[in-house]
Amino acid sequence: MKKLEAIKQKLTAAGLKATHQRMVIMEAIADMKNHPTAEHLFKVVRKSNPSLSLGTVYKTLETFVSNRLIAKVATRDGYMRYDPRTDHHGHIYCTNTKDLVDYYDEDLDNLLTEFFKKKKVNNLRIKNISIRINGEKVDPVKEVTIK
Amino acid sequence: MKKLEAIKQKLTAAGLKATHQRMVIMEAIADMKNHPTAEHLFKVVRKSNPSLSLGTVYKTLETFVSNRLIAKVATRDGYMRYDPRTDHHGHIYCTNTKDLVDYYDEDLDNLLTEFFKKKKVNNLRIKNISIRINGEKVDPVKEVTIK
DNA sequence: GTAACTGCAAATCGTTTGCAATCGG
DNA sequence: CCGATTGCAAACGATTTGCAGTTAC
Repeated sequence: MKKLEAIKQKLTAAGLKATHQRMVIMEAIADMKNHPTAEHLFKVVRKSNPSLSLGTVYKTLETFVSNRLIAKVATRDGYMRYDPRTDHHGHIYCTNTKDLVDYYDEDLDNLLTEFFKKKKVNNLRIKNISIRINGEKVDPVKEVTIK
Repeated sequence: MKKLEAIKQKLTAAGLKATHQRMVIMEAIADMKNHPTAEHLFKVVRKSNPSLSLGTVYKTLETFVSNRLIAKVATRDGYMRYDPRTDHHGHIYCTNTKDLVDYYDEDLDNLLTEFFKKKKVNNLRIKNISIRINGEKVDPVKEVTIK
């Protein structure tokens, strides 16, 4: 399978052993558009890999995070979710459905960059400025989309 | 003491019994500029009120939050912190010192309001858009200030 | 072959809960 | 007085840790 091969390379490139567990976890997180929790991911991956343990999922995700292969996001209510995108972007959090949706808009990013050129924050080495939109999904069945 | 009297009124106005515990907790959180955790608050308040229990601190804070007397914020690493400010504002999070600092700039707020008039998010009833600045405190001893 | 990785179970830690005793209005 | 609130201890749930056995390279 082509996809697993690509994942294997990604892992190797990061200096990680390309174990079966890591590959299926990486594949799953990339496919799931939900920014899953470790538990959620575990349930999904376990179906095809019954011997996989939850502890391994946690360890693997942590390894991925520290190697910048994925990102870790805390939601408004303190749960950790994992994000296959590591590039700079914000999130929309639906308080009713717990959906976490990527948000990026180039215009907004430029706007913010310009803004913080003028307004400085003293004594802080800014790593990133992220926008977080909280709201309620109107139709919980449909997706949230950006105009 | 004047301050406690004002707090008492605030509690009563919210329809809550003005117990001693609630008053000292409210006083402490207003004085601490750190957006404390429940545990942190507990340690501080306990000094003058040794019989106070941690469970009460949690319950009290939760009561305050649901009565909009304070706000609850999840930090980047998933811990809950309590914020005496309930008006709309963002936060600066110092990843090295775990400091959580209020951030509000009217110009930025107008900018964002304008922006989201044009760019819509479909199927979402936006409750708030918050800005979150993550960075490293350069001199950990000094404060982070806004220019 | 050997260091890295996995699985399992126990431990940890922030937070919540149940309940009897107590307190505020 | 009576319902709301407290204190205490036990329960909980997400995450971590320790370690012996197993795997990738």
